[in-house]
Amino acid sequence: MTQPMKPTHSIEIKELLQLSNRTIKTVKGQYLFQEGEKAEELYLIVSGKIQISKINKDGRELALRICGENDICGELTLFTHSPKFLLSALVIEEGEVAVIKKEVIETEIFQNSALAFEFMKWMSDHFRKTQTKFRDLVLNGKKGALYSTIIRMTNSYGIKKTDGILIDLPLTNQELGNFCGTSRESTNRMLNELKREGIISIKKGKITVHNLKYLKDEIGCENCPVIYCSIE
Amino acid sequence: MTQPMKPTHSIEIKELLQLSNRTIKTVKGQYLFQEGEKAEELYLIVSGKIQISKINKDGRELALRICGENDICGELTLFTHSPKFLLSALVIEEGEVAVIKKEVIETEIFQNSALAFEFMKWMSDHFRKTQTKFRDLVLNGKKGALYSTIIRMTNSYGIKKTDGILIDLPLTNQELGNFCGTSRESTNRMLNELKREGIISIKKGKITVHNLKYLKDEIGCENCPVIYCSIE
DNA sequence: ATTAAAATGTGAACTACTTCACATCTTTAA
DNA sequence: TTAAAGATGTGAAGTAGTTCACATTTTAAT
Repeated sequence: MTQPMKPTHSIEIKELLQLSNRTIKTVKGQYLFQEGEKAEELYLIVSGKIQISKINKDGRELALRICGENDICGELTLFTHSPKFLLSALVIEEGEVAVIKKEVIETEIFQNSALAFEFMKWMSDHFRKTQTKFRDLVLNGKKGALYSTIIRMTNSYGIKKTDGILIDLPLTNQELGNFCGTSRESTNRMLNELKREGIISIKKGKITVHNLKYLKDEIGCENCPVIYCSIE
Repeated sequence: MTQPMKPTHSIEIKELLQLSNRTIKTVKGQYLFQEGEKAEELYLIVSGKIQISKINKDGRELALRICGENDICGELTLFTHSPKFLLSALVIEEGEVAVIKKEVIETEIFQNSALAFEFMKWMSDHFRKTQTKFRDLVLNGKKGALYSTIIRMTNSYGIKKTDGILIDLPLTNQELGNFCGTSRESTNRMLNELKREGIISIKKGKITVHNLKYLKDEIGCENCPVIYCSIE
C-alpha cells in the first residue's frame, strides 16, 4: 500500500530541456547559487533535491521550498535588469540540473506561445503556492506555520500508509524550524505536543501524520487543490 | 518641491483595456470581490484604490496590497480550473475598474506574444514584490514588518519634502497594523517609539519619514529596485 | 459650535516564543 | 565497538507581542 501523492506540473519540461546548453552535477552541501551573485541562468532540476532559502542579516535562515525532479529554480530574476539572486539554493540531495540562459528562455517564450502559456501557468501556480504558504506563516502564528508546513510536506512527499501519511523526507527539528521561521527548541516542543496527542509520530527523522484533519482544522485550511499546497 | 516617486509598470494597459467588455463604478466600502466567490473575471483599475486582503478564521485581517491606477487584481486565479477568489478586494477610494473575462485574457495571451511577454513580466515583478514583503514579515519580527511596510509605502505613495518623505495616504494604526500582521496597540507603540526618536512624524494620519536609512538598516534592506519594493 | 463617533495612547496582565544551559539519546566514522 | 559528533528533549529565565481596560485626543456630523 504505497501510493505517492506528488502532484505534477504540466509545464513542457522537454521543451525547456532543449533550451539548455549544459548540465551540472550537483553535490550535496554545495550551493547551486547564492544570494547576491549575478543571475544569468535558470535551472531545471533533472534529479536530486535543491533547497531554496533566504538568510537574514543575523544569520537566521528561512527555508522557502525544496525543488525536486522537473522543478525550476532561479526563476525569480527572469525579465529583470538587475540580475542578482535574491535567494540561495543548497543541494540537499545530489543529482543533475540543466542550465538555461535567461536570454535564451526570454527569447523563446516570446516566440513560442505554447511554451509561454505553460510557463505562465507554472508561475501562476508557483505564486499561489508561495502566497498561501506565507499567509499561513503570518496569519496563524508559529503553530500555524508548523502545521501548514507539515500539511504541505504530506502533499509533496507523503506516502499513504495504513496508519496515516508518511512524509518520506528526513528532517531535523532545526531544518523543519527553518521552514517555519521558528527556533529549534520551539519546533521540538510543538512536535512533542503533537506526538503526545497522537496527531503525528516520528521515526528516524521522518514524520507520519495520523490525523491530518486536526492540523487542517487548526489553521482554517480551505482544502485548496493539492497543487497550491506543497513545499515545492 | 513635490516629486512623486511612484514606479510604473510597463504592461500594455491599452491592450488589456481592449479585452474588457464593461467597466464598474466602484463605491468606497464595497467589495469588488470576496474570498470564496466564483472567480471568472480579472480587474484592471482605471481609477480609485482597491485594498486586497485575506481574512483568517478568527476574523483577523491581513492586508496584502493596495491597487491603484493601472494595477491588475483578481489575477491569482488565472490558468486555474478551481476558480474561487482566495482574497478579498475592498474599495478604499471610489473610482472605476475595467472587467476582463478570464477566458478572454487566456485566449488572447495565447495568441498575442507581446501581451504574453508583458503580462509575464508583470507577474514576475508582482511575485518578487510579494515574496520580499513576506520575507520581511517572517524574518524580521513585527518591527521588521512595520518598517518594511513603511519603506514600501514611501515607494508607492511617497512625496519628497524638505524634511523627508511624506506618505500621501491616510492610514489608521489599525489599518497599518493589518498590513503587518500586528495588533493596533503594538503598531501604535512602535510608531510612537519611531516618533520619539525622530525617525518619523505623523500629521492627520499621514506619516512623514525623516530617516529612511534607519528603517532600511534595521531590516537589512538590500536597496533592491523600487519596483520590487512597494505595496501595490 | 456642539456632540457623537472614531482613533490614539498607555498601563498592566497575560501568552507565545526565544534563548541559554545542559542532560540524554542517536548516528556516524574509525 | 566505541568514541565523537550530531540531534533531541526540557527546565528556567527573558523578550516580544497581544489583549483588556480605560483615558484622552481627533475627526465628522448636525
